[in-house]
Amino acid sequence: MSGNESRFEQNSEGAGYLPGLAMDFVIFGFDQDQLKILLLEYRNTNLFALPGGFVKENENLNDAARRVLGERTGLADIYLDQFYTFGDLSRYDQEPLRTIMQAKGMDPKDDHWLLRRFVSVGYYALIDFRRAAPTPDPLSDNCVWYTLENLPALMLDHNDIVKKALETLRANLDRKLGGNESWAAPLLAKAFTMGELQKLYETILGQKLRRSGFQRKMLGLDILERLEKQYSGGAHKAPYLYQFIIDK
Amino acid sequence: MSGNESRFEQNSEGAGYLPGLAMDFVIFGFDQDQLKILLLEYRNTNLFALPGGFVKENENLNDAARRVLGERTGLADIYLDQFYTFGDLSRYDQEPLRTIMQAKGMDPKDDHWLLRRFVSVGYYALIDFRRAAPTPDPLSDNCVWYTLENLPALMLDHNDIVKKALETLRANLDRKLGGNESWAAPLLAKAFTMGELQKLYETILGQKLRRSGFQRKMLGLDILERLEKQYSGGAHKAPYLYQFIIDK
DNA sequence: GCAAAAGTGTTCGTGGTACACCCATGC
DNA sequence: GCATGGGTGTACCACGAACACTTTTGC
Repeated sequence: MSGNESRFEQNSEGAGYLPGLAMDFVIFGFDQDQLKILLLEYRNTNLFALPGGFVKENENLNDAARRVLGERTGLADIYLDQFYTFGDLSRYDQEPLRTIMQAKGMDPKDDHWLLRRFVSVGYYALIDFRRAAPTPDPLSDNCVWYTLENLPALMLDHNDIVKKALETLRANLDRKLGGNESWAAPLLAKAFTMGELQKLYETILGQKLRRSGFQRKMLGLDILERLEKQYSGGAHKAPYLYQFIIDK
Repeated sequence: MSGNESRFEQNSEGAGYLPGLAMDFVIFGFDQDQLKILLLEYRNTNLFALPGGFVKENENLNDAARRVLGERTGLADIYLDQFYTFGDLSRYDQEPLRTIMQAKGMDPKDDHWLLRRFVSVGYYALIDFRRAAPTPDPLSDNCVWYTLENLPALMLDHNDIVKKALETLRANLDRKLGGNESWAAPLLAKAFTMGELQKLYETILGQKLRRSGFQRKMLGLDILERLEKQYSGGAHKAPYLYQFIIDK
C-alpha cells in the first residue's frame, strides 16, 4: 500500500481525490468450488462493506479501479468490469461511516469529506483465490472472504450492488470468455481440462451443467486449443488439456 | 426549463450541483425511418456536443437524468438507460469549453467549475421524434437532430460515447422490448401493426429483417396482443393491430 | 474385471433462415 | 384481374437438451 493513500482518512479535505466520487468493488474469488466475495469488516461496529476507493485527480477512472483492486488483493492483471453507477440519495447516510470512524477513535465533523454524499461506480472483478492477499484499507480491520449464501447485511446499498454485479457477471459469461481479455484465463492454469473449466462455470452460475453439452459448446466457440493428455494418476481416462487461443 | 438551472454557467462555483460529476445523453429519435440523435451546436466555434447535465445535491442520479432529458426534449416518460461511466483523463480538456464560453462573451478563469475535470455518466434515451421539442441549454445555441451517418466530430470523447450507446442499445433490443418498461411502447401508437414494429427494429439495427421470421419471433415472445384489423385504404390485405400486453 | 471420468454419438425439440404460397384489399 | 402488402406453411439447418455408448485409466 502506498504511503500516499494509506492515511486518507486523516485528510479532512480529501485533497488529491475527485470529490464525491467513489468506486465499489465486488471481488469474486473461487475456493473449493464456492463463489466468494471480499468484504471489509469493522471491529466493534457489526458493520460490513464492499471494498471501495477513490479516484486521484490525475488518474483515469478505470486505472484507479485497478490500483485500488491491487491494494486490496495484492494482484495486478485482474479481470475487471465496470457495470453500473450508483447515485441514489439513499446512499447518503452518514451514520454507518461515522460509527466506523468513531470506533477508530476519530471524531469527524458533519462536513468531513468522507461523510459527504458519494456517487459510486460499481466494478466487479474475478480473481484467483489462492494468489490473493486480502488487505484491509485504513478504516477497516479485516478483509475476508464470504460465500454468497452467507453474506451478512452490508452497509448502505452494498447488498444491491452485489446483486447487480452477480447478474451482470452471469449474463456476460459466454460473451467475454475468449479473446485477449478472457475472464477465465487468470483463474485457471495455462493449460486446463474441460472439467476444470466446467467447474468454474458451475460455480459462477450456481448450477450444474451437462457435461456433454458443455464440452461441445466450448469446442464450438473456437477459442480453445487442444493439447496433450493429462495423466493425473486417477483411475479413469486421461482428459485432454486445453488452452485459450491467443489471436493477435 | 426551471429558472433554477437556466443560468448555471454564471455560477462560478457550481453551487447546488455535485462537483466533478456530469451526465451525457445519447438521445435517439426516429424520423422517416432514420435513426437520429440530438446534438448541441455552439455558434462561431464549429463545436458540437452531446446534451449533458449535472446532478443536484438533493437529487438521485437517475432522477437528474430524467430531469435534464425533460429540459432538452420537453418530454417526460422517456425510455432511459444508464450504460457506462466515462472517466478518462483525456476527457479533461479545457479548450473546447473555454472556446464555447468565450464565444458567449464569458472569460472564465482556469479554475471555473465548468473547466474542471468531470467524470460523466452515460445514458441513452429513445424518444418520439414528433413529440420532442429540442431545446438548447444555456451555453449552446441550438439543439438539433443529426443522422448517425452524418455525425460531425464531437467534443472530447463524445463520439466514443455515441458508439458505445449504440452498441448497448442494439444488444438490449430484444431483452427490453416487453414488460412495463418497453422501449418500443413510447415510440409507437397504442396499437400498431407488425410492419411498424419491424420498421422500428430495422431503423435501430440499421439492417433489413425478414418479414416472416420477424412476425413469428415477436408473436412467440408472448408480449403482443392481437386486436382488430386496420383498414388503411391501401390496396392490400389489412394488417392486424397489436398492443403490448401489460402484466401487473 | 471394475469403477470412475472423459470423449463422442444419437435423438429430439426448438428456433432461426429462406422461400413459397395464399389471402385480402382497392384500383 | 392485378398489384400490393399481410399472414402463414414448409423445408432446412444450427444448436442445446437428454441420454446412451464407448474409451481410457488405475486399482
